[in-house]
Amino acid sequence: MNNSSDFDLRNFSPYLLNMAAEHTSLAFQPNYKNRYGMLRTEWRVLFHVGRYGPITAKGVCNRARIHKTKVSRAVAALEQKRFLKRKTVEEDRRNEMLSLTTTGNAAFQDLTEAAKDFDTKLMAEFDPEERAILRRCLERLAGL
Amino acid sequence: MNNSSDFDLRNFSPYLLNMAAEHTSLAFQPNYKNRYGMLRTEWRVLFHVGRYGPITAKGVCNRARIHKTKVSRAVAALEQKRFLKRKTVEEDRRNEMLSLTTTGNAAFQDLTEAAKDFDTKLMAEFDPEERAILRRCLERLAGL
DNA sequence: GCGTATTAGTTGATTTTGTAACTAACAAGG
DNA sequence: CCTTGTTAGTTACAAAATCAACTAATACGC
Repeated sequence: MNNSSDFDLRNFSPYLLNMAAEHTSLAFQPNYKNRYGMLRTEWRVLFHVGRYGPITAKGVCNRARIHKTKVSRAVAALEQKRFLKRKTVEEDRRNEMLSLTTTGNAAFQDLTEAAKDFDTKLMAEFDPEERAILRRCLERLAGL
Repeated sequence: MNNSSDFDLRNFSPYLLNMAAEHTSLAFQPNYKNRYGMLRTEWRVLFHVGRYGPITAKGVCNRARIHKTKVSRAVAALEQKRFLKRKTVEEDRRNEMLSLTTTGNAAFQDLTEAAKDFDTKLMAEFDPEERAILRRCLERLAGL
């Protein structure tokens, strides 16, 4: 047993993952923040509604693993900015179907394109096997 | 050009990284939270002071890449909980050298041990080449 | 020396998140 | 129907993060 002087935080995955997540997220942030005035959660919700909608807020919660209060607020913000609209389901009035407006869809297409490009550039540093392994590991670590 | 219907957030590294970071960080959280009443930032500062101290708050900022206001508040909290002490540098009274108290050092040793174990278990799912690639990729993505 | 710029660190105001309690709508058993 | 339980979503309040302004100490140019 040693006195932990050989252990560095770079050996600690949660820390490394946080650094990598923070660094890459920050680099992408200008796309939704500067151009559409969105917060990270809003961009994520917009994406899910665009990609899988019409969908309920609960559906977004499950798919995106975001807490319902965060989704609720993001939906309200996106609605106010006219990116998204709701429609109560008449068969079960507790549910609200979320879908994008024309504006919202344009933003979604644009940001999705930006995200693709961003990821392609990020991953260009690694070769295909590395990319495959990285992704497999991350999905496993994320509990997916 | 397609209409982005093939793009999933699992193809988007910042998102995957965030999920993995959040999932693993949350799993480790009980160690410092339940047993020592620390916040994540506090644990990270404690670690840096224990591992690289005596060190200034600025030094912690640079090493850990945490903003100085967060470090300042974490240091104040750790000091109040008697995990850490400060000593003004007489040659330049703007600097304060941070070091751990006996209690702080015990917590540091304990948590470092827990972190090692935690990481070992996490990484046990992957084979050595995968681990090496994962780490290399993460360091690169983190901008280290 | 003296005014100006820098640097370390703190504090306060605003924003964002997290926790828990809440409302509204429905389901199911009696 | 009517109580009890459950689910979708919101809101209120507390905890935390962020940003900007601030203090105190030092350096630097003249």
